[in-house]
Amino acid sequence: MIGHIQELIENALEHLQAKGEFELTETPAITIERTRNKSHGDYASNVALTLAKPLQSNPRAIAEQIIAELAESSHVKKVEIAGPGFINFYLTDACRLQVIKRILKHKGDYGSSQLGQDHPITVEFVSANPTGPLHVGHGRGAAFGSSLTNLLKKVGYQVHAEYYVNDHGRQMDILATSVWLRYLELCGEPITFPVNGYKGDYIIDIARDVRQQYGDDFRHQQAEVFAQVSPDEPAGGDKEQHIDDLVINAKDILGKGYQKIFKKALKSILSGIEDDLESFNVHYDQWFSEKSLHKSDTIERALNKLKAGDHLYKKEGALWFNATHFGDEKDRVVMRENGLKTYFASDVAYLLDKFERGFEKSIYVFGADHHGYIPRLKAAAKAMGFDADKIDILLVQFAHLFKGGEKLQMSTRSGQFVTLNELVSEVGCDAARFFYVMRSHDQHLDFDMDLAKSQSNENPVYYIQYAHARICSILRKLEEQNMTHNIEIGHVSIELLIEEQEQDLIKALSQYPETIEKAAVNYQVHTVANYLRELAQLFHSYYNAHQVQIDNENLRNARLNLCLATRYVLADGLALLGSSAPEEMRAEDKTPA
RNA sequence: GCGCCCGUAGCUCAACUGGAUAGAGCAUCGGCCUUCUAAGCCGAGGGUUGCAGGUUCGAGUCCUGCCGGGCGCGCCA
Repeated sequence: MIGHIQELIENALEHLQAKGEFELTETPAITIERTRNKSHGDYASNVALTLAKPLQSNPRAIAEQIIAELAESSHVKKVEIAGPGFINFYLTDACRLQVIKRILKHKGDYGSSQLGQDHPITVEFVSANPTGPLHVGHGRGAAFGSSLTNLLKKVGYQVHAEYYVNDHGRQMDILATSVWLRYLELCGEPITFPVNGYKGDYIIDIARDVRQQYGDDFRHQQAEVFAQVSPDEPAGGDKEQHIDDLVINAKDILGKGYQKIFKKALKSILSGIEDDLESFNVHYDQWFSEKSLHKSDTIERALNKLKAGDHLYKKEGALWFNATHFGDEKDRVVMRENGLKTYFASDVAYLLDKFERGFEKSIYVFGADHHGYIPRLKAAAKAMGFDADKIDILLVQFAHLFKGGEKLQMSTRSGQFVTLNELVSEVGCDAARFFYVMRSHDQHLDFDMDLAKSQSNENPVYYIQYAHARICSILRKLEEQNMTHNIEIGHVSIELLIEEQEQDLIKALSQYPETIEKAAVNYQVHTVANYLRELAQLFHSYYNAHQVQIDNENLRNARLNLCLATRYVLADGLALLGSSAPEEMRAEDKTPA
């Protein structure tokens, strides 16, 4: 429709130019917008305002000239000048009403578009280190990334969702060593657990599994384990050095056994993460292993690419990337003095890999604490000769959990945190997914667990789901009233929908596709949540004002069509956000499981 | 100190990327269940958009400077 109005205006401008009434050196960009206010019609254009300057004329006068030249359109009922010079378009009723037919025809596909033209893009999100279970801090990235993926698919992109698994490097060694030390404790060795080890109970669980499978195979004397190890922090030493020494000993003493523990720990934690995300309704196309970058030659090739452009140099034994040359605030080490490649080197290789796979766009979803990564990743892209605009890095701000009015404090290392799984089992997947994305991702979020759990009108998720369930209930109970729903009768009677609430609802339904497109293109998932709440609100108002199950067959079927259309959109929107659309919400369900 | 993000009703947040009278939900107050689910609806009050300038037909939105909050600034991941 926007395109249609645009065309009308463009043609009018051409005529005016041809007549010599307008002297324009270039054709202006014509923007058509939905009006915010009903009294301003359905669509509005500010073209007269933007032309005021180049034409040296009064915007209202320009608007009048344009309107005089507008061609007749079967979709447009009325055109008006308003305010400082806006041109307001009023659509015909037939035009407004046809959206219902369209929705009933396309069902869940209504709102889909070919905007993305099947271009391949990748969205990477969560990518938490597999050193422990996901906690609520990861939840927002998961919910946002997953919903964004759904949205981009909906508008026609070929989206590849990826989780980058850091299955390589120091943190993983610390993890494996932590498991081994817990294992030794289970064997009865007197171990003083390192300050920097992973302390969560899940480590002990893994250690127990290791012991169950391998018995005492990996048992060694406490003295041997701690031989030559520098003191830990409580003993006046350096905690980093202490844990690194322990890792060295672990590898040394265990030999091949070390890999067995390592793999067991990784597998256990990773499958836990996969399960948690699965039950959070988050799905990936690929779990991308960092280790695979090392096994293949990708890291070498990435570094060679930087080297070929003369962007690497040696300093103090380390190999540096001159990121400052590409706008970063400092240069970055890619290979340490000890010969080990840094995490950043892997990042560059992963980036190279993404470019080589030909993605039109690579979207990263990072926690806000990683914002320092933006310049260095873009720098790496540029240095390797790629278009840095093809990577979009989105920052998701922190979510603060509130329970009983108190803010929950948590620290990762100590192992004291609320896991994502705990959150989901407490408030439910639907509420958790919705709450995480109902605010703009670049805003801090207060996550009120009591509210998310509450089955009341305060809870926006239930509010929307209830609207859906109410529609299902109407449709379900038709039979009890000896009534039927005939879609065709509804279609031909559609002009009977003249109530204000019906008009408002229809208008909102017609806005779904553009809402989805805007949300997808601008990466603004929360606007979908807002839209759904508005749509639900309009339906609830309608429901309270007018009866659907009525004897008048024509009007009843028209209203049923409207209800059904609303149902499809609510269900589809909720699905995009990762929440379900229950057909029933009974009071009996109120008691929490 | 430098860099990035954010400041909108008492609280939590919107505002279609510069448009018309800044909107919702909670909370507060007043109404609506012999009618399709009251997990609902209808109504009322509540604002110098942190402050001060600037850009233009027009600013919550863009630019500058302050004030306040969050995060980041390792040969860590």
